[in-house]
This record gives sequence, C-alpha cells and structure tokens, in this order.
Amino acid sequence: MGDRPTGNPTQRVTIKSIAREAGVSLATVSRALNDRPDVHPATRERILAIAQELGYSPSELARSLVTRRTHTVGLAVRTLSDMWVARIVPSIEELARTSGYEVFVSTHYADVEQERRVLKTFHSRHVDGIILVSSVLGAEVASLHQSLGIPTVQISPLLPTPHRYVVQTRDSEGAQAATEHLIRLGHGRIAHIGAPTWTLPGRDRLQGYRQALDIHGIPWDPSLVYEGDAHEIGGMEAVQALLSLPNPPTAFFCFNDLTAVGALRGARLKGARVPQDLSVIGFDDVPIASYVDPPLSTMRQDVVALGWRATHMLLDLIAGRETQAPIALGTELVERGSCAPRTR
Amino acid sequence: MGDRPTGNPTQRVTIKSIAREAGVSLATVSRALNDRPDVHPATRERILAIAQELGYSPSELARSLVTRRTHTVGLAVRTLSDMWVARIVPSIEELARTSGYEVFVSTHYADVEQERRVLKTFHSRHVDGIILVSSVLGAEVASLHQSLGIPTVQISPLLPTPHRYVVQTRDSEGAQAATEHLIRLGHGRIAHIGAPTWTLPGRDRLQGYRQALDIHGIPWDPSLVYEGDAHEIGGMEAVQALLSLPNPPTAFFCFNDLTAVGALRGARLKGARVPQDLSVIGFDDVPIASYVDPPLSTMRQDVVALGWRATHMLLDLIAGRETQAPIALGTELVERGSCAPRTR
DNA sequence: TTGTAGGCGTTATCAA
DNA sequence: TTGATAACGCCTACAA
Repeated sequence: MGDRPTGNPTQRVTIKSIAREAGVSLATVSRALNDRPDVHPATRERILAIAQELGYSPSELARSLVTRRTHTVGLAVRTLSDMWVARIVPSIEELARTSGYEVFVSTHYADVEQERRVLKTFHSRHVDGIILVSSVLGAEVASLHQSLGIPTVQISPLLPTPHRYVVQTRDSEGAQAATEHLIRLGHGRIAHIGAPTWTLPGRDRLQGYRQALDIHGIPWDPSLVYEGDAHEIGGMEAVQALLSLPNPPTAFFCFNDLTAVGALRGARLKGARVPQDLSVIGFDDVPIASYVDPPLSTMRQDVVALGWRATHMLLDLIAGRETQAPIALGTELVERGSCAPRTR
Repeated sequence: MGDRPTGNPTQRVTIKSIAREAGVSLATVSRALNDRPDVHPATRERILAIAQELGYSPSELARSLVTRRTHTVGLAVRTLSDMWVARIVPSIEELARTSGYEVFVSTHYADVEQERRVLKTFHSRHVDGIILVSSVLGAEVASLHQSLGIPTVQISPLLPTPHRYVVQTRDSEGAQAATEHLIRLGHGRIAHIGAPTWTLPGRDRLQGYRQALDIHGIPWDPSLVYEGDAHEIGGMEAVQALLSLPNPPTAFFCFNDLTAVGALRGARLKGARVPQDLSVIGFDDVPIASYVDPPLSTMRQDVVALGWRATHMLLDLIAGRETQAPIALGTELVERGSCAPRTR
C-alpha cells in the first residue's frame, strides 16, 4: 500500500538537509531562511531555492523551544454548537492571524475538569496567550494567569472572577432595556425565561429584568420567572407552563434567541398568537432570529466587538503593553415582529 | 503592575529543577515522571511529590521533538458558524481525546489559500493526523497526505478528490429520497434550491433530484432549479423568484435546512401557506429544524457517525493499521410538518 | 559573510 | 536502580 504515509514516513526536510545540499553551515541556512541581513544575497538565493525545491517547512516545535515563543493563542470555548460563540471565533481568528498568531480552538463544555485540562494542554504546548469564552473556572483564572505566566483574557465568564482582563456585555443593562421595551408597549405581566442562575449572565439578565420592573413600579411576581436552559426546549416548556397560570403573562423576555425561538413554538402549541396575543423578545440577535415567524425582536450583542476587543487586549498583554481592562460593551434593541402593544 | 505575567515571566519548571530539588539526575526524573518500571518506588514518590509541589507540567514541545509524536490531530473546517460542522466537531473531539489525542480546530472559509495555510501550520506543528471537513483542496490532498507524510482523512470534500480516505454522506441517494417523498405526496412541479454547483454536495444533491424526476417520468424543467447559497437568504430569494413563475412549483426540495428555513420565510412573504399551499423539505436535520413553523421535514444526515468514522479511520492510519475506506453513510427521512399532499 | 558551539526541555541509549 | 550523554531541529552569540 504505497499510499499509507505511516508505512514509509517521508524523511522530514530540515535545515540540515538544506545545508548539506547547499554546502554551507546550519547557521547560514538559518540566517537565510529568517532573512537576516548578514548573509550574502547569492547564498541566500541558493538556499531559498533549495528550501523551496525540497519543500522545506520549519519545525515550529524546535523553533519555539529555543525562541520561547510559539505564536499561537489558545481559545477555550464552552461549545461550538452555539451560534453566539460560533460567531465570536472568526473575529478572534482574523485579528490574531493578521498579527501573526495561529489560534487553536478547544472546547470544555462548561465542565471545570475539562476546562482545566484544556488549559493544561495549552500550557504544555506553550501557547503565548489564552482567551477563555464562558469560562467556568471562576477565581482560578487569575492565579493561572499568574502562575502559568501566560496572559489570559476572558470573554463573558460564567462564574464571578477577580481577574482583571475581562471583556463582556453589559447584560443587566441590556436586560433592563429589553424589559422596558415590553413595558413601553403596555405590558404589565411580563415573564422572564432565564438561564440557570448559577451563571453570571443568567443572574445579570434576571437582575436587569427586576430592575426594569422596580423602576416602573410593576410588582415582582416570582411565579413569572422560569429557569430555562438557554436552549429552545427550555423556552418552549416555559411558555407552556406559564400560559397555564391562572393569570398568565402577556409578554416574555427571554434569556437568549434560542430560548425565544422555543418560546415561539410553545406559544403556537398553546394556540397563542405572537405578537397579537403575546410579545416575545430575545437576546443576542443570532442569524436565525430574522428568519423565524414572526421575526424576532431582540437585544443585539456585538459579538464581533467582543472577540475583537478581547484579542486586542491579549495581544497587548503578550507584548507587555498597557491595556484598558476590563471592558463592558453595550447592547442595541432590534425591533422586528415579535413584540406588539398589549391588547388584553 | 504585579499582575502582568509578561513583565516578570515565571521561570518554567522543568525536569531540571525537579532533579536539582530531588538530588537525582535528569534521567531518573524523566523515568519517574513517565512511570517506568526501572526506578525505585521511594525515589519515584519523592520525585512525584516535588513535581506536584512545583506545579510541573511537561513541555510537549520538547517531548514531541524527541519522540516525534505530538498526540495532536489537526481539524480544518470550512467555518464554525454552521450547525452542521459545529455538531461534527464534538464527535471528533470526544473520540480523539479518549484515544489520547488533543484536537486543534482551525478554519479555512472555503478558501484554497487559507486551507493551504492551515495545513502548513499543522505540518509545522507536527500534528500526528489531519481531518479535513469540506475541503476545497481537491486533488492536492492526496499528494499532501503523501509528501507531508501526515495521515489525512476527509469528511464531505467540497471538490472531487482522488484521495482514498474519505467519509461522506450519500448525497445523491438522500436527495433522491427527499424528492421521491414529495412525488409520493402527489407533487409534479418540484423545485430544487441548490448549493453552488461547483461544490460536490451541491452537484450530488442536484443529481439525486434529477434522478428522482427521471425515474418517475416527471419532465425536467431547468427553470425550477435555483442555485442558492446554502443559507437562509438564498432560500428566501429562491422561493420568491420561483413563486413568481407563470406556472409555479408546489413543492421545494432544499439543499439544506438553512435554505429551507429561508424558503419558509420566502413563502410567508409571498402569502403562501406551508404545507397547505406549498411543501418544503430540507436536508441535514439541524436542531432548529424542529422549532420553526411549521416544523421542517428533512433528510437527516448522521453527523455524529460522520465524525466518529473519520476519527476512527484517522486513528487507524496513524497506528499503521488497515482501515476500511472510503465510507459513505446513508440518510433518513424525518417527517415533520412542512410537507403535505398536493392540493392544487 | 560564514562557521563553530552551546542550549531550549525531553527522551533514550549506554554504562556504571 | 541510577547517571552521563547523545540526540530532536532550530537559533544565536562568538569567532574566524
């Protein structure tokens, strides 16, 4: 089987092979390859040509070992099956790449052990910097940043952290704005379908919701708060449960768009029309939000900015530059078709 | 600023530090750490304790340099903002991790240059194996597999390739089944909203659609084929355009679920009811399919199996084992609410 | 402008 | 059971 590379491993082309071929020393090859000034143009040409011909590709392993720089950044995310993070990755990758860094993505599924594991391999592989999205490490992060000596930046941590280098959305403010949108439309019985309250965003958005109610003198009714799962299923179940209440809500502020999409479906199953009978507002503004029926009104999070700012912060830290931190970004109300003035 | 790790880089803990501390040689430390039999239990204990205390973490860089194994696999995907691939990643990661491999995900955005770049960095970083999802490299892959000497497996290549190690879905067969489902419901004017025909899946599903028509004696009408973009927007535009035809179709077979979701929206904008006036079927069965209105009928692709089989194949190749290749997986019709018998 | 030699953190092969 | 020592592939003084 000639096509099994394992069977007959192609000998790796190293600077040694090039040196032999070119009849020069290793040092000269190295210099030529890294195009340093102190090498004769002719020799450089020859060496480059040979390298090209042999299909030479430097061993970053060896190179990193001596330079103590890998030009890689580790990106640990909760999961990739979430549009919110799936859109944050490219923004990080793009900036990092144009700055000469390769980014390695790894997932931890909101599991502390797995996240530790990921960080450990990042350390073993000598990444120059780390970005943690939706970290569940909490206070550990700060000490890791310290003890590992690897600059670390967090985006939207799931747990409270004393770490300074954090980029996040002002969840509470956004939640308050979303709720106030509903209030302005005349709704008085507004439900909240939240994320688990052990998560920071879950808590913060719940708090923003309560604040809006408080400010507008709407009594707080705990039976209108349902702890969802930040997915469609939670939203669907929540709406079905809440609409069965003796005095059901007329509006729903959902933790995120997925929850809202589930809520839409729950409403349909209960025979309630959105937005005529029921108003629904989401959070995030993921692509699908514009395509569901009715198109979803939502609070937009600027994920690209989130990724971009975090990457910038990390590059600053790696370079030993001053950097502004922490950073909190605002949200924007996107009105589409899922909210309407209260009719009942 | 005491919290800037860059300012005062913590000295890395190496086996050297441990050796000094324990008063033994480097070799002994190495042996103890890799728990080899030829080291005195007492010494091992002592060394392990010290390593623990110092927070030692081996340098995979150095280790890999000598063992010539990195225990990493590179995973290059088109994009992460696509549920289809977002769900394939975890299945690969899980199997790879339990087999002792760390996987590094990188994106190429269907751009040849970027994909070459990614492969090059994989090579530089000495990954032990590579999985390419939706590769646009075509024939190049086989030679890379050869010349780089790194086992490479492809999942659903976008371009035709002579490479043997491929795992994919039987697109044509699935497309035919989807179309036949529509035909069985009595539809005669069936449109296809496809992906760009330069892609293999785009071509294969189009072909399956034509085959179904042929078999059932339905005349082929090129005006019923619309080249979409595999996203919502393409589906939406397609439906709007096709419903404006003098003799519009009564059913749509969409390249994927995103296209179908867009189609649903396009239908709504044209005042057509699904499934009463129009039947729509998708492909993939992504999570959102169950939550749109009406819930989407679709051809399910077993993405988990795709990832799993590919990883298995790769692990076989890495180990120099025999492996079955190529592999083509079937699809399954999932009937939900978006298709109904023809009424007009 | 070029070559020699030492070292990055490990593992592996010998001796001891 | 342990310790020197030579790789692994590359970079970088320091010499020449």
